[in-house]
Amino acid sequence: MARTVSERADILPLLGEVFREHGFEGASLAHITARTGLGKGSLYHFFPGGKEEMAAAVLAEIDLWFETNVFAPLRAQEDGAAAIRDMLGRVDAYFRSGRRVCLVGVFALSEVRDRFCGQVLSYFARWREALADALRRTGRAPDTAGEDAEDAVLAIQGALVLARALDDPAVFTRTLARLERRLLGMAALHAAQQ
Amino acid sequence: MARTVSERADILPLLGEVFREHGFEGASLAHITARTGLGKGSLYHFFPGGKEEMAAAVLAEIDLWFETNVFAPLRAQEDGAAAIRDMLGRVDAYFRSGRRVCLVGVFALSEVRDRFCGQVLSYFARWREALADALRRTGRAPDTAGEDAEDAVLAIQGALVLARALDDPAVFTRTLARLERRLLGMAALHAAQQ
DNA sequence: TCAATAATGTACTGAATGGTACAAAAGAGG
DNA sequence: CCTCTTTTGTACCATTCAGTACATTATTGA
Repeated sequence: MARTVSERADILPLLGEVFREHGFEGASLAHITARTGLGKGSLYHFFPGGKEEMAAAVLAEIDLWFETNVFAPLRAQEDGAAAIRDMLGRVDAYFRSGRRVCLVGVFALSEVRDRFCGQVLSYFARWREALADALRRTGRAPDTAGEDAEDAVLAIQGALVLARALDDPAVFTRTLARLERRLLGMAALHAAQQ
Repeated sequence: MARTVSERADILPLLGEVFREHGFEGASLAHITARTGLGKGSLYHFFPGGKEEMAAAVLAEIDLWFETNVFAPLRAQEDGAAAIRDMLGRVDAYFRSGRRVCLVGVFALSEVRDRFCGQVLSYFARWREALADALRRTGRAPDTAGEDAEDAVLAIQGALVLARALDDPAVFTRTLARLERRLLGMAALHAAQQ
């Protein structure tokens, strides 16, 4: 009585959705088995540490995705402005234009933050620093780049909160557009549009 | 066997803290009785509807506080710039300079949002509109006031997320200062400082 | 002083929780 | 076809969950 098809990596995205929707405490084993279609046997086979290990694995996967697709390009791409524009595009895609919530942000707000302290802190700190790097490459003054980066990262998180609260994903889209103007300036924006 | 001292209103702030820290799902009756010092008897005497009624009452209290101390002054105060400065001050005090989290924001992110849909939506919508009103009174173009207000409200929420994620309340303080500059302009800021 | 009422703690309920044990089943390799 | 390992479902565990019942205690007001 087994399908033997599932890979641990295959179910991580599903687990992510459950944690996103219900939070850590609200994500019961019942929810998880329902969403993944896997029984407890399989679940505890892949994640002997239970819910905690599942959440940690999901966080690690998210971390890897952002490191690869967002942070690293932000640091490496020569053209800072292009790097930032790419970031905004990938962020828009990842968060489904405001219809999807940030799991790291959700965890940060509740008391489970302390359980995944390092991962939560590092995610946002690296995002901020990578963006500040790119910002400096656009010629921005080094002492303002840090605060501007922080402002952008926090605006993305806030936009996700507000978009969901108002049930209006356009809040998120508007915010990304505003961020592009604010980070790259009107001139750069116009240059990019033509 | 009763102290008969407690008023329903007295325990709302305590309930609020429990929901803030653990979220709706994570706020177990055990946590609640521990924090409030009240047994289940008293709790269900005050809130026959259980956890759901407790959360609704807390939301109503928060709503009233913000309506009285933030939204109404924002709408009524003649001097728009002064109104906005007052708002930032009260928000800083309410969120303990970034050490406290926004319960409405926490609820908005999880799936309990749908249960308190109206209260969550109205809270943010009224905040945005009241701030846009005040912004227009400072002479800002009516068509940009709405988006600027939205940007400010969402920055506050994002700053709370980031402050807690990075365990650095200064993120919140910095954001409020930036907001004051952004909303009132450098000139108005300098005028206010002398 | 003495009911009537409001407030409270305790003991309890059935259901759901996270987690374990284990045997059945499937796949891989020969 | 046969064995060995990996997966998987099911039955089960102790614990905790939200919520109820109720007796006991304060308070109130006459």
